[in-house]
Amino acid sequence: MSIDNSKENKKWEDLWLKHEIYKSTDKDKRKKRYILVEFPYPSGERLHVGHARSYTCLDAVARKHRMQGENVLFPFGWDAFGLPAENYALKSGIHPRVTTAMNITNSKEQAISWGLSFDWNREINTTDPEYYKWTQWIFVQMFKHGLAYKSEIAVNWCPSCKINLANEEVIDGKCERCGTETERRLQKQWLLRITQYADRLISDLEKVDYREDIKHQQINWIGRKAGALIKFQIAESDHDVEVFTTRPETIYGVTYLAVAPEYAESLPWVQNRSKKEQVFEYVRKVMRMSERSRKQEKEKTGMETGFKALNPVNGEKIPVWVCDYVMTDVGTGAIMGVPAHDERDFKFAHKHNLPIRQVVAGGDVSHEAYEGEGKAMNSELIQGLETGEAAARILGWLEEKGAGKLSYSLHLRDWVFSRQHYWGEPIPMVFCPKCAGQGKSWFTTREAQEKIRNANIEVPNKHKALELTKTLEQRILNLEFTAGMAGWYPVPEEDLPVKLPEVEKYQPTQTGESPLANVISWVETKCPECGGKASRETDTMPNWAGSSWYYLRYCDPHNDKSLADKDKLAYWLPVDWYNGGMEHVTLHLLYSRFWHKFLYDIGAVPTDEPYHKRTSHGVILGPDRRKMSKSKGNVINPDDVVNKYGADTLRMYEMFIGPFEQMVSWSWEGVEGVNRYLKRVRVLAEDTLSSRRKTGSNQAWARINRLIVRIDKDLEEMKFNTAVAAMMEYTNWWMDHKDDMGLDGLEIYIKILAPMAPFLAEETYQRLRETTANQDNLNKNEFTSVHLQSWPKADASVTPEENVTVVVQINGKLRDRVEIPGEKTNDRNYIEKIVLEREKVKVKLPEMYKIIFIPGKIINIVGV
RNA sequence: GCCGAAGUGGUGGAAUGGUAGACACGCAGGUCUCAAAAACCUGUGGGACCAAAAUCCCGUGACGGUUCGAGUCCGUCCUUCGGCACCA
Repeated sequence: MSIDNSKENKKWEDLWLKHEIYKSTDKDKRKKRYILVEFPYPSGERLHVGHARSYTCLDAVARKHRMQGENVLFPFGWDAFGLPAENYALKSGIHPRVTTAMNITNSKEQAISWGLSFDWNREINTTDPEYYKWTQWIFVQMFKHGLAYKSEIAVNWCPSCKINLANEEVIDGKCERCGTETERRLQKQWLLRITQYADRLISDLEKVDYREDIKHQQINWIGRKAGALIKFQIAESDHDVEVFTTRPETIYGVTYLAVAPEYAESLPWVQNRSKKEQVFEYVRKVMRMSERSRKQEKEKTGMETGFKALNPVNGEKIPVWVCDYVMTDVGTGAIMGVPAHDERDFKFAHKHNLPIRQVVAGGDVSHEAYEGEGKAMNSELIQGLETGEAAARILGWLEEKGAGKLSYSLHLRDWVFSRQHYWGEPIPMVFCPKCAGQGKSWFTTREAQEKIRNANIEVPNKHKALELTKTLEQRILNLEFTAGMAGWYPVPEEDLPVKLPEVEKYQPTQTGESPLANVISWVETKCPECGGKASRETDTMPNWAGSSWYYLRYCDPHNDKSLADKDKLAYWLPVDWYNGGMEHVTLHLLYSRFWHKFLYDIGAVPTDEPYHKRTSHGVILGPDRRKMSKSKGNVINPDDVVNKYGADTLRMYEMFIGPFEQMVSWSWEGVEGVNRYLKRVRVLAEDTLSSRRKTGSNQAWARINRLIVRIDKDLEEMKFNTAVAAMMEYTNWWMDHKDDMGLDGLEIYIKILAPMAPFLAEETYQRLRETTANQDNLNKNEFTSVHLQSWPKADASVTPEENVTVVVQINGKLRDRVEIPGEKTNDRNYIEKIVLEREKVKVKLPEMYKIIFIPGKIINIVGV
């Protein structure tokens, strides 16, 4: 007997779509529920079993809530900008727009065939100009608050492709496209000041319901550490070098200073001396090395600059070095070398014969660095103090002298927002050389001045808005900042979106500029301020941009006045439950929380966190328990499952495959098992239908009512595997008690099956209506979907069990089981009496004993 | 190295501190069949005893601890997986 034939499924799909049964309405008296799954990148590979896991499980939850009378928002869309389409265009010449549209058509067809209950009226696509208009708008707002800035930073340069790579395109130190080792290169890039939000991104985690390890990963990524910034003056000069350290109490152990090579070049004091050529040669050598080999270098190299720095605590002269193991983007790009108490410094000092001076008691510093705590030694001002006390004391002293202060270092860097690719949102900025020459920029315009004067007074979170304006004001007063921004203006908001132009070549230019730079007619524009000749920014946004706010657009996808209507946002936000891959819980989650907080600060969204609950489904491995990959030939195509067994089997197997958040491996035997179950349900349902028995036995009623509660709870707690198991368990009982089952029980069973196996449930429900139609005079022509029915309410009058087994332990060991009537569950005297009469108990009964009685659980007789 | 998660039958896995192994797979035997497949029925953690029923002992990575009672809580260790990492 074949089940789930696709024609049958298609019939229901069409009816469901036609009647828009999954449509959610904005503003409603019903309770709202916003359930979100990460939207996919529409690749040529189509949706895989991993997508299916997330979508089908959350779909079951969404369906259940809908049946429970809630107004459910369960939307879907496409994160369609990205490299694969561009790489394909490079090879084939076919415009990414075309391939993307094709892939979306295919993937949408898949999603529909899996019976996913998305509201297609709200479908969005990040490459749609009507969508990216608002992505650009958000960027402009960030720029106008000083949160987007252009700066020269080290980028990953692939010498073979001759392009810049984003960090995520560098795999293991190598170019993702060609495998060449990448180099570091300085280039001007747009950055977003996410570090300004670091503290809130950590502290607000307390307000949300993410799994602990997800929170930990976010906190670790931000990596906020307390320490000190200390200034070391360069002898016989006005310059100083600032270092960051987490151990200021080791300052008496400093025997050299080390600065990063990238940093060394820009230090004014290096440029004035004779040793500079030698130093620069070394710097160039290190810079030429690939990032990977520099980090892998076991031996730490360095070059003495010939300068001396003065230790602020005792005026001691210490040498200044340039070292390859000091990174520009960590701390200040300069360190104080304390060989006795830092492993890396120890190795370096050992190699270059620098003194090793112990200043914390403990360990044996003649062999290795001692990184633990202890009493300070050889340290005049803090002699004998324990580490914590010593650090506080020395910090206080340094602060008093103006030579140091308490500070924090972050692992998180500002977000490099420029990409030199075609298939992304154009960064909506214009550069005017004339204004630049006069030191003008948007920050010198009247608009900027007014922004500061009338700081958004009408927004609900006034405090944050004022804070934001205040930082902006400080930035505008900062000459270095305004000089850096000279000539830059955002595209006026009424001119958004800045649409992507057509290009002939998708290849970046030889200089590492985006392919857009070749489209002269597009690049050339007018300065929004002076009207003179100006040029557009040719960099595009990274992949993360469109996905950082898409959940907002779902609330109001067709709005052309704002990114989404405030009332609608106020109704739907926050997202109640957001599920997606583990690979996105650091960057994507952090980026979108950052954008959301910014939008909150400027009054564009009503909540300070976007997602209330975030979960992540585990990866599905191949049947060989290895990661699925084409080259290993172990990729499972979900459409094969649908074609062979039907969508319900795919759905229920994806739920049954294992604990939702755990990594699991695919098993075709498991698929067969689920399919067998569904077939059995169909046969049993047919049997019950033809019996026309209106009501089933008491026991059947009691069991089905217990099942309602269990399924409800399991779906809510993401225990999809045990939900399926519970359905199977009931079916096993049903098989042995066919005559107990009535139409009343059947109706409940298919209603609670509906979220998991919507096709079989619909089909059986319609059969049930046909069967009962004559009796109840139902209108047969009207389509009444099972998915619009209300979730059955468990009958409270049902007794838990007719008979309850009481487990009898003696001294904690299982000795007997006693059956008692359900209503006696709590009757201690009754149970004790019966238990003490039992032969097995009498034999082992201790002379003196006490009884521990836990109703409904156990009775334990303990010797005393 | 740092942070995090997890270790249960032949396999995937169940189990608010209260009958360990639900449910499923696999396997074995059986019914049906000329035969096979499908479907259905029975059994299935290890061991002792046994014709059988019954009964008993052991058992959730290792060792301790808390408790009347521990897969579950606490401590130490081992292993595996995930994230970060020349992070100052």
